[in-house]
Amino acid sequence: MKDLKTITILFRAYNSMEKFIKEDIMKYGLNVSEFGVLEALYHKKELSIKGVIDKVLVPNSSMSYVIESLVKKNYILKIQSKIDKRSYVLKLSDDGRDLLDNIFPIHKKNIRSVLNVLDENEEVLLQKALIKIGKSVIINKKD
Amino acid sequence: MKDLKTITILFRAYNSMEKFIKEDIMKYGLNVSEFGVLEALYHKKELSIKGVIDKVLVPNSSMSYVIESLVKKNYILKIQSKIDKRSYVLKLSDDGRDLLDNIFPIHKKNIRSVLNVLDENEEVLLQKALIKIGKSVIINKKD
DNA sequence: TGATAATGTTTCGAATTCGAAATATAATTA
DNA sequence: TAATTATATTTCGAATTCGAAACATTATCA
Repeated sequence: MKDLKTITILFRAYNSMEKFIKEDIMKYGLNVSEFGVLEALYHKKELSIKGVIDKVLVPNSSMSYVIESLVKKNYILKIQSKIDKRSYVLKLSDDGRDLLDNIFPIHKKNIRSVLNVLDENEEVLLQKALIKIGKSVIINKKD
Repeated sequence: MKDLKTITILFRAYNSMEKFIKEDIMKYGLNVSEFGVLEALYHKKELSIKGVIDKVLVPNSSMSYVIESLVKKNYILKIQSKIDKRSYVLKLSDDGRDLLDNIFPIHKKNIRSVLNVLDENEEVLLQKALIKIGKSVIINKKD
């Protein structure tokens, strides 16, 4: 193939998916970045800020802002690490956990209902192709 | 499949691709939105603002800003339509066309070199899956 | 140990993005 | 044709995002 159609299609799919998720999440007064952080902590018990940055796709300067906002909303706790005083441990507060217990199953169901247009095999192939592209980006970077 | 891994992978692939493109484009003092508009005009001769909005994935309020910036940089011309005075016709200026004549082939080559980790068949399947997802979002919206 | 480099995080100012309301014009309809 | 509705675009203020520099602490190394 010679053209860039794949990129256009990738961008469109991403964008409509993102908008879909955004609308789902906005109802709870969260934006996508905030939800990403909560979701990461929901699955991981606790993470340092760096740990979250590595999971969620947000640069560190933005992450400070997002975390501050989640602390203000009382969905997460931010505790200075005793081992490494540069570092902070993040975890869900009780409110945060309650929220996610409510939101997450619905959120998951909504997204699955979109993804279920693909049969098992198509979804696996999609994943593989996207992972390949991700890796290819790294290889092709800086030349 | 029951989990959301596909979404995670989609988001990661999109993000690394976007970052890759951004770095490529930043060298020319453009951001991704601006480049998207230029690219659309490069292929289409001319478009109304609404026409561009439908091509590029940017809401109208942001588009005004992007277009204003491209006019300032003297890469596009914005001319009020004589048929419909609400509307404006956008087209590349000579500078804009020169720029894209320079940038676009390299840009295209860079992206193709990433995509070329996929063989023809994989790329076609990827496109089909992503298009399916895009359509599925529309179907599953608002329920 | 003291100096230097590396790591984790925040601050800053600027750029970008957004949704909602406003504006201007055109199309429709009564 | 006047009134109403629809369409194209901009304006506004606020939220978000960013990169670069600063800061604090820890690790390394001479």
